[in-house]
Amino acid sequence: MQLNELSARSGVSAASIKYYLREGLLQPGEAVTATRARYDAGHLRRLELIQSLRQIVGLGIEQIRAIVSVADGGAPRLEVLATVQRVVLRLGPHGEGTNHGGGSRDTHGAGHARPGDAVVQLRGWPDEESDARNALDAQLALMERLGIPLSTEILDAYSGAMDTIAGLDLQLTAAAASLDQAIQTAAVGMHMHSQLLLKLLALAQASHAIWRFEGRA
Amino acid sequence: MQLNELSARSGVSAASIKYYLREGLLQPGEAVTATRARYDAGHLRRLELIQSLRQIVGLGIEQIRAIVSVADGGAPRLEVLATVQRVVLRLGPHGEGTNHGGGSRDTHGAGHARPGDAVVQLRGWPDEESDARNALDAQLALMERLGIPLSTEILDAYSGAMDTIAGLDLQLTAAAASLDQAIQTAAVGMHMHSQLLLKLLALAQASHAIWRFEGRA
DNA sequence: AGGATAGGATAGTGCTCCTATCCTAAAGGC
DNA sequence: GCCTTTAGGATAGGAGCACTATCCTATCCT
Repeated sequence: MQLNELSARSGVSAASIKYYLREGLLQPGEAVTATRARYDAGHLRRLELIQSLRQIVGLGIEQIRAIVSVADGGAPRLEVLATVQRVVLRLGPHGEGTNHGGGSRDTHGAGHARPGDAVVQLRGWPDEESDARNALDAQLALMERLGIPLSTEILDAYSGAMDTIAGLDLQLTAAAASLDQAIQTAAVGMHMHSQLLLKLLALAQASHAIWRFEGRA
Repeated sequence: MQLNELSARSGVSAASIKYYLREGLLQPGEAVTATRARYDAGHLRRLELIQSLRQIVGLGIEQIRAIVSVADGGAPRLEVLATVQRVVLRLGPHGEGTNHGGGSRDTHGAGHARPGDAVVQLRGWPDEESDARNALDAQLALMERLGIPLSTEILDAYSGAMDTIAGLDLQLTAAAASLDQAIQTAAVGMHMHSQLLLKLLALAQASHAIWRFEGRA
């Protein structure tokens, strides 16, 4: 199929496809001749991925490029998914914890206490240095600084649910037919769970408010 | 204090303060004379609120206005917080479920099954029509459509945690000195929990991946 | 031969959140 | 009384982002 057909089938305008090509989100098609290029199902898949990351997850072009460039670079699936995590994690509007220098608050090399230690031990997760671990520590520190209370009970419930989901996610992403699909599954899944929590919280708050102000049924 | 001092103390540029005044996010100061206006601690508080909603929660000017206009309209605290929920809930990039017409998929007036029924009954939450409830139903339906698996176990863990947190939140917002502070507490809190979950999920996924690919310690 | 096509370059659009400039009328300090 | 400062209104400019539109040339297919 060539550009026009790719556009028609994907629902993405030809102009946008050209834009994505320019930005390196989409691999150039196979150049049949100098002015004819052929695109395949992989390109269709990639466009669907881009659409999902843009419209559902809300990533910017640069962030999408950060992900797909790793994928297109032939990196192993695990590494690509780690990149997805890294990008989606710093999705706090405008990029809260860039952390791209090195030394954060302390070197934490000497096995000192970190905010996330309790959770990690509770779940028996490997106590390794990782972006996710750093992000968690930063988040817990931030919440404490903002005076948002967090009981062990809550962290237990959260991490328990996440532990369960992570296992399922691993199966899903492992079962994904293509790398692009695995990326999409991972990114969309993370976002959806986060959104689900938001909605449950809202309903819980509404329920408590009703109980409190309308006579605690 | 007058505009310049308000700017210095809040760290918001005078130009931005004027902008917020124009946009109706900030109440005009008390006009001492025709060219002198006095601002008080309330204005400082409001600016802090605006900053939080912009930079942490990532709301747009229009969304912030939707919240503060209700607050400034003298609505009761409960109603203001409901507005906060409404705004933060449809924060799915670009506003997934606008729902601002009326009839969604079915009228669900006849007590038909809705996706969120199980959770509501599990928690004993009041089974009332509400924005939060609609948002939850929509989210569950969306996740099912996307093929994201959700076990009862997970919903149990999520909703249990949310139930606990909602109780705490209610205390926090009830204890807030000002309405603006209550708004800030609620909005920032919702966002922070959602972000925390994201980070825990990432760590859980990383842990499972390590187990799976590096010899399941 | 001639209309269609790929892909490159370039500029424009629409949106949002400011930021800067200018203006007028009026204070307040000296 | 004069001169700087100020409020607040109007208006324009600017930066970032994700496109979108136009034009171009070298092809290709028929």
